[in-house]
Amino acid sequence: MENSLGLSYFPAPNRAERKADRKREDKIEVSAKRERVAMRLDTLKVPRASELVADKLRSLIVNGEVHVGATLPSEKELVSQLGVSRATLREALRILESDGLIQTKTGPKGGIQVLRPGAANLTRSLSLLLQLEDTPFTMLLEARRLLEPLCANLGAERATAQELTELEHRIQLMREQIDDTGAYVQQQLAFHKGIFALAHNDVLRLYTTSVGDLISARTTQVGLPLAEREIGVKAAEGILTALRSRNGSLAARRVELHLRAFDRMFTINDK
Amino acid sequence: MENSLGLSYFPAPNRAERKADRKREDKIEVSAKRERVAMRLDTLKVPRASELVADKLRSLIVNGEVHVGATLPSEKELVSQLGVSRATLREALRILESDGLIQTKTGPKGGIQVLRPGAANLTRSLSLLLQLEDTPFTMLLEARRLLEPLCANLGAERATAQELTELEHRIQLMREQIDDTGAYVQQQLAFHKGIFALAHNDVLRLYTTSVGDLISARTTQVGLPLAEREIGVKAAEGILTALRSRNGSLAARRVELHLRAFDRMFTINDK
DNA sequence: ATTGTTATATTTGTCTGACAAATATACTTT
DNA sequence: AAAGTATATTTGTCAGACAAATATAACAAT
Repeated sequence: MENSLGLSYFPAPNRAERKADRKREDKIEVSAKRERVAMRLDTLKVPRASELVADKLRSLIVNGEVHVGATLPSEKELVSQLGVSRATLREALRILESDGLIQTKTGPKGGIQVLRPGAANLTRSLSLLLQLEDTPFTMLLEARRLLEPLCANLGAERATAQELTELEHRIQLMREQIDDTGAYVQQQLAFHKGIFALAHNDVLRLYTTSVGDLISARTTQVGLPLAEREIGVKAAEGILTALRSRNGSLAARRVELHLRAFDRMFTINDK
Repeated sequence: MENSLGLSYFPAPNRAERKADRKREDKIEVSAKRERVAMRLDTLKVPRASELVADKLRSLIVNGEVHVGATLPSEKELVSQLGVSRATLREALRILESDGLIQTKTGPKGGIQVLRPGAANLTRSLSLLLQLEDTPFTMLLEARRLLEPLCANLGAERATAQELTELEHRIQLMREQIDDTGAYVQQQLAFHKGIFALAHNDVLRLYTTSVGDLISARTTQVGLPLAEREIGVKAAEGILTALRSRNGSLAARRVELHLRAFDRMFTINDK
């Protein structure tokens, strides 16, 4: 497994070498200045070694050359193969960790594990942006009211029999755990995610999942009265019925009605 | 500006101190094992110093204690204020950079600048996820066909007069630069982004912007025939007219028709 | 036979000090 | 006035060291 990553011949350029092109270009500009040539060249940024390393490792992962679940060579080996210092490598690892691509553990059998990033990263990015812009929570609710009916509408055509039985199973679980608020909320979220997936569109699924997660995080704080939970189960049943009869517009309408009722809980307390 | 960041009293705990709780808990579990108590305690992760530093600085930014455009203290100062090594601090900085929150420059008047992250980060996350799952490009197109009409529909009600005149201005620019493919594509994207904003919903705007950017990146590669560009201008005019008459469903329909025609260019060549 | 103890090796986490590279500013030279 | 020079400041990179976490094995104890 020594050179299996194909990293051995990585040129390990120092900053001077990497910026050689820039310097040459500067010289040219200087000598040409006597003629005042008007030239428009956009500022080029010199990449850091840590970025290059991160890019290299990232491309290994996304191109499938190292599969999810595998453990990368130890930092020691990577350092010797890449020809960079450990500090630089570790900065690159923090970037990949931010991407949700890796995870590190100490000790033997530890090391750098390759992960399959899920919607969590997308959720984090979205959450950060919304926090920074002081986006009111009602916008998240509105977004869900707009997106989830879309999923249901398309899902009525596209849902497989298996997906429908899974939805039914989740409703059953909601019923069983209706007395445990925490467990119920979790099951309800799972049911919603089931709907998100029906459209068979990854982009839509990822988006709605992010929105759903953020709303759910707030929901567990607020709490959910028993009456609301009972209504929730009934609503879920109605939605499933509409999906089973392949009636997309009906399913969409029921989803929207359900969400609209659900959202009232927040809008009462919220500003 | 010495202690203005409120970082001075950061405890700078070493790993042993940070993990004290964990060790204590372990002991408890061990002594309880004689009774084989079934207990479910989720694995607690020990945060790294770099993560704590990143969290601290991030919260300073999102809470508005340091405003966008400001320059953080130099690494040297931060190191002394936070009580961590430079290596640790720099790992934290790479995380914040991944979040799109900061940017660094060398030299005097350089340093760590606070940025306002835009949709770019969201786009990066989405792009990474889609690449990893080998999501076909057609799903991106479909997602846009679903989301953009939504924006137009809501936008017909919510658009301000100023937004509508801006849209008109962008159509004018499209007309003027119809011979320059690159410039035209850029203007068209700007027009679309104008529509995304009409719904006055940040979540929807960020989502559609990400999808639009990813599609646009591909479009510039493929190229756009002149005939298509002329049709594009006409379509944009029709959409604006519908928006002006506050006819949401008409605007949505026109957007969808436009996109459907546009998407055919890809689906012919694509598998 | 299970449990506890100790030793050991491996891997990541952190710190320190040093030098190189980029760059704004002041100063000098032409 | 323009170009070159010196200098100071800040980030970028490297090397080496030690600490902490942890899997494994060997051994002792009950």
